[in-house]
Amino acid sequence: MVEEQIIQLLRKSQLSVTDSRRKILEIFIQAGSALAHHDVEEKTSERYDRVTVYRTLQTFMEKGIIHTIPTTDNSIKYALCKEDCAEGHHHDNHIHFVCEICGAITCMDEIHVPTINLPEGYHANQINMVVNGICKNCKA
Amino acid sequence: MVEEQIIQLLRKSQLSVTDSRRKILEIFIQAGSALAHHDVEEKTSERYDRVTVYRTLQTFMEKGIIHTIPTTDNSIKYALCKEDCAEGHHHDNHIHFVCEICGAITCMDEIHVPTINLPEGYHANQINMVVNGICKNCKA
DNA sequence: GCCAATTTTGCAACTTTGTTGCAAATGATA
DNA sequence: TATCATTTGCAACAAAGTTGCAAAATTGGC
Repeated sequence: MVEEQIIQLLRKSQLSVTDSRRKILEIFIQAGSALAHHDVEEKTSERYDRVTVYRTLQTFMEKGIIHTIPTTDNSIKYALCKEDCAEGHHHDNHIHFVCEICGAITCMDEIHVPTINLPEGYHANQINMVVNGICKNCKA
Repeated sequence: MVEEQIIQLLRKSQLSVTDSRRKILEIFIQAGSALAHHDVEEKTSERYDRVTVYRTLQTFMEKGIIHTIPTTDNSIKYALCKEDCAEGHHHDNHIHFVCEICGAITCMDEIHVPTINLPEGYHANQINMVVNGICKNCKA
């Protein structure tokens, strides 16, 4: 059951289980794709304060439950991390796909980011790859 | 002479040559790396209004003079486009390098983005690749 | 160089987005 | 269930970005 998984995840991250945290995690799981702060706020505004949403997303970031995705329009999008995302250190070296039609952002875990040869003297720590295009559902 | 180049570029983009546009282009040329709106504002605040900077950057975007770079901290960075950037359609398929120490963002034109195989049904239009690490100048 | 038409700028006012401090409410633990 | 620590909501604020409109600057023809 989903509700149980959510509680497990919060416990594992050493976070107390509160209504807002449960609800926000649920929203991410149901959404399936990445969400902006605004999206989360919209879906919870009747219940939780704006500030609570900000703080909850921040906490989830710190605990490695969600990560941000750099998009070309530079709006901050958050997505659930995978199993092996540890606190502080993310394994989100996968490709993010942004659909130009429906706007959905998908994490393509199956495709890993190719290695590249940087010029002399440069050292890479993290590589982000964002692909814009048309997704499976929107293809006519 | 740089001043001449700037005027040429504005003319080519069918923009009237105004003080603020000249000055802002000059700032980008001198900077060499990508700049946030804030950076531009700082360097011009004595002369030009905040709103003018916003509108100028917007105009430059539309005309393909500058493009945005998706960064991991999701702050909007603007950088000069290369020769072959046409109005509306950017050829900025190069790698952007963000130095974690000095913060400078460099466009690595010499390295082109590798092609990747997307899952069935997905179609890529634009690929953005942002590499975070340590740059030549900051390497101890 | 000057004049009229158009474009651009600055100002003011506003909306949206994000932050901080503090008291009240909630959750964890014994 | 009582206590302590954490989390929440509120208020107030700071920063980022937008819009309408009148004044100023730019362009192109004369």
